[in-house]
Amino acid sequence: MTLDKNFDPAAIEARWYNHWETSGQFRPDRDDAEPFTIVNPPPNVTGSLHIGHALDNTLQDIIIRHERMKGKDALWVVGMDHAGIATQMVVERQMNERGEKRTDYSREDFVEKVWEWKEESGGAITGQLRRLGCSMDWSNERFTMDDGMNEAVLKVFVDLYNDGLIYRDKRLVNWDPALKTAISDLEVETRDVKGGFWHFKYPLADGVTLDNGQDYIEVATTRPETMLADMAVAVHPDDERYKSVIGKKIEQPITGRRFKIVADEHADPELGSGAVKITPGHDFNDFEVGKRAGFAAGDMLNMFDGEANVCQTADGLIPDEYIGLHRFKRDGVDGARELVVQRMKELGFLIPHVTKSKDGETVEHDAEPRTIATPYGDRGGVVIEPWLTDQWYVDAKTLAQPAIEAVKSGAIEIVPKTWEKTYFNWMENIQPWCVSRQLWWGHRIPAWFGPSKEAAINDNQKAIASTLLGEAIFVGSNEDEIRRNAANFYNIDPSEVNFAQEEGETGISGQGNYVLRRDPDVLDTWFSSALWPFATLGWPEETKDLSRHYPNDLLISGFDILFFWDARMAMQGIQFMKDVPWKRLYLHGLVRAEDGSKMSKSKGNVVDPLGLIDQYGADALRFFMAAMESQGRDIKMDDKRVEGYRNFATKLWNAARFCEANGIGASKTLAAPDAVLPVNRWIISEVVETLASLDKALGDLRFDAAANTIYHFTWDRFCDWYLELIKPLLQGDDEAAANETRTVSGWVLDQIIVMLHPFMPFITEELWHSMATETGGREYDLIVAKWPEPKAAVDTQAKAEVDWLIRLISAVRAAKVELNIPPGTKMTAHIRDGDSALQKRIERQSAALDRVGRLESLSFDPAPEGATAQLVIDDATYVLPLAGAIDVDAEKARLNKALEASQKEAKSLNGRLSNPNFVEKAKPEAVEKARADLADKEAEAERLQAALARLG
RNA sequence: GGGCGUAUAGCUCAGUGGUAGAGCACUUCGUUGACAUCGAAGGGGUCGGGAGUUCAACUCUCUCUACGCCCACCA
Repeated sequence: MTLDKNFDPAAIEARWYNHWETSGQFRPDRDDAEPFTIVNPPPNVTGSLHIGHALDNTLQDIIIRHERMKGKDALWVVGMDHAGIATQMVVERQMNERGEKRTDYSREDFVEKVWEWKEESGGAITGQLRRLGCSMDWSNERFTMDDGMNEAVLKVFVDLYNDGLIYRDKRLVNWDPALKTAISDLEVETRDVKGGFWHFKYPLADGVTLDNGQDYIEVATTRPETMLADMAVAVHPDDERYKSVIGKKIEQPITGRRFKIVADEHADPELGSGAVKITPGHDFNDFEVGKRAGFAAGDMLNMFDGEANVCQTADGLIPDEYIGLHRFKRDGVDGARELVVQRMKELGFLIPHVTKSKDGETVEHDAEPRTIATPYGDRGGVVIEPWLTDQWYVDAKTLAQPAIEAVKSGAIEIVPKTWEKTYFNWMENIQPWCVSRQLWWGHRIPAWFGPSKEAAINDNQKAIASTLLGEAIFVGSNEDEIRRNAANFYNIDPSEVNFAQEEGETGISGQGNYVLRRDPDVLDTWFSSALWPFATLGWPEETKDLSRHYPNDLLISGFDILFFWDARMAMQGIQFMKDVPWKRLYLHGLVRAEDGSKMSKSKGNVVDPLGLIDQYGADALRFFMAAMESQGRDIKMDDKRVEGYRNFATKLWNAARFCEANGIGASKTLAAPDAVLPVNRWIISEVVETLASLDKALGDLRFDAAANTIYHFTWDRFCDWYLELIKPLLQGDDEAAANETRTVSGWVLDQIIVMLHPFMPFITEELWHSMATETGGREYDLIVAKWPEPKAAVDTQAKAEVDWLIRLISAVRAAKVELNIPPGTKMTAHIRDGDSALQKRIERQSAALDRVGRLESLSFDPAPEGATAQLVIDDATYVLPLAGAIDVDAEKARLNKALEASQKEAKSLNGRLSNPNFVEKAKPEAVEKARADLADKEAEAERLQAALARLG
């Protein structure tokens, strides 16, 4: 095969990917090998590849390819997340565009539609992951709602329930009135919003007054509309202003509701008037105050429906004009907030906020302007309403304890370590996890309730079952009564009650003759993805994969899902597997836009990774991600840099072309070939060192260091020096030298291709197969090739020689530029102070010195009279006679510059060494090194001075 | 209010207790058959300010300033 002149990524990427996948090489059979496991964070089923996925998956692929090449049974589990809210929203939005809505469909039909959508577009991202080159185990692709996951979710729910770790509770939840579902604390984001702070008079009832005679208490609020459900006013127990009225009553002006003034330390005397109105049904603080004041959750007044429109409270005291109003102004229409303020003002209970205008006149405002930290639903985008509902909660506090311990003990290593604090802080302050969602798309909760949910909780008229019992089940034996109850309580058509159910199947006994109806709610998406590290391996079955691949070795995720996903995996994994889900947790940052801002669709600054792949190739994008991934830092997008790595790929391509053209083929051995020539021994040493630092970097999860290591070896060492230095050997008369060089260079190129493969899988696989072999082809593909094992030591002698060679050639080139000598000019050199070892070096390297250094002869004879350039390298001075007119001043300046540099360093070293404190207290090695360096620098300066003297 | 992070060359970023590096950009030179998606040689930084520890600090400690992120019930 002859390599094309130009490297075209698009031409090879799809071909190799298909080949790898169809030949099953993403997970070769290696039952005897040591397992290595990563699970991929399942992307949302409706998602498409964004730049963050490109980072996340590139890092994982680098690790998994590396481990696979090291011979391990490397498994990278892949799958999709059903993404409850997100996916349901997508389908609903599509329906809205067609003028339909979800409720036009039955639940079954709607879910069917979501499945259709999932089938249609759900796989988009998997195709995109393939374009990125990700070597996942597609043969076992999973979905958080496939049969196996469903079974796992069911078991987890039931087991947690039986252990008392899942329970049902009535308390305030974060209610999203747009999506009409409860959401967890994590799904709430606080935004600073401009709002108002209204001050009101709350009149004291029954003729009571404060000690100062005032007949009202001033309260202030940012949410005036909730006063329709106020149930108390709280003051601090020690607040002298109010002590006398504690226990007395307020009569709320609008509702006429009479309620108590209670003492509670929540009220801060320093803030405002020191008195605060209490709405236990619509504020998290007030809920707690209300509980302390003796209100049962069930008695707390609720004034909103699920869409945050005002509804009548249980006591019926909200005036009719408010019923049905939205909580606040929406689409230009005033809501309950505006009306409450207006009425309070009309009634004389609003205390205006007074400011002074520029002319010194006083101006009255209804409210004091304020910035308010307002909770928003991260999906629905509307203000969250704390709402009193029955929901399922996971006792996260109990589950968190061993997960905290696992990190403390080192069973889980978090990389970078700085994230530990964040993890601990969250875990130690964890709140009950609300896992029920009022959605249709997701894992239906396996609970069946009796005639009233309240009764179900109190009287145990509920079933929690791990078998799917259907929508409604009966309890009892009187069929007619059961049918009647079904109709009365649930509006269930009596004919729909399924009497085929076996006695006792529900796990409850009873003669109540009632119907249990299945909980309509579904589970939080993260409830199922928390099981990913073991459920994808077959749990609850005791599979071979499960025993071999759990715990996973590593999890790579963005820090943005540390709480959502990683922490929950830690909790569930330890709870159900009695072991950590993964040994290491690597957290990477965000990929930001070029200006450092967060990418978002609304800002229109998202970068499409597929566009970058089209432009520069997947290998270049991957290498960019790796090279930029330093621990604990976000990555700023930089197209120029991606371009640079495309250039790197081209560079490698051309190096391979050079090899091909010079009869250099694939390596014949895994171990480094034997070599006599210093340049070959040197490059083998460079491979040994590169491999060591590459392995170290990958082991430490330093992707940037790993990428830079292989980059610089390939470009600087191999291309810029080695290939140049061997050109004369390949084309020279010494057949043995040429053969050795061909063998070594073929071996080195192979090592590069292998070491680079995890980063740039496509071009390396292509080159792997392009290099000539004796048998006409490779025995195996690069993806399963063996990671290098040079079995060679670093050859210090060869390193010293080539190092000298490089310095000499570089010095000649630099001198030419400074003295305005055309770079191609052939020079001769006369050596002063050279010894026989140097003479031998020069003999060995004469071809390279001639061809690469343009030094056609080096002699130990004195230089002829006339202008010269002089180079001081190590112990010798190289005197280069200059033909024709030469600018002596330029050469003097050049030498002086070098001299100054030497002297400066010598002076600094001398200063240090003449400080007795340094000599006495510093480490002996440091003193030793300083002495040696000083001697070198002084000798160098002397030679430079001598050279200057010779110039006259 | 807590917690974390970041401030190093024009830009984007590495970095180590012993007087600083990469990529891009910039300057000069270069069409010798791998590569102009290139080569050669360069210029450019008092490593955010201040204090301390140390023989020695860009690197450790404290503090200040600026920016960013996360968590938190301030009515």
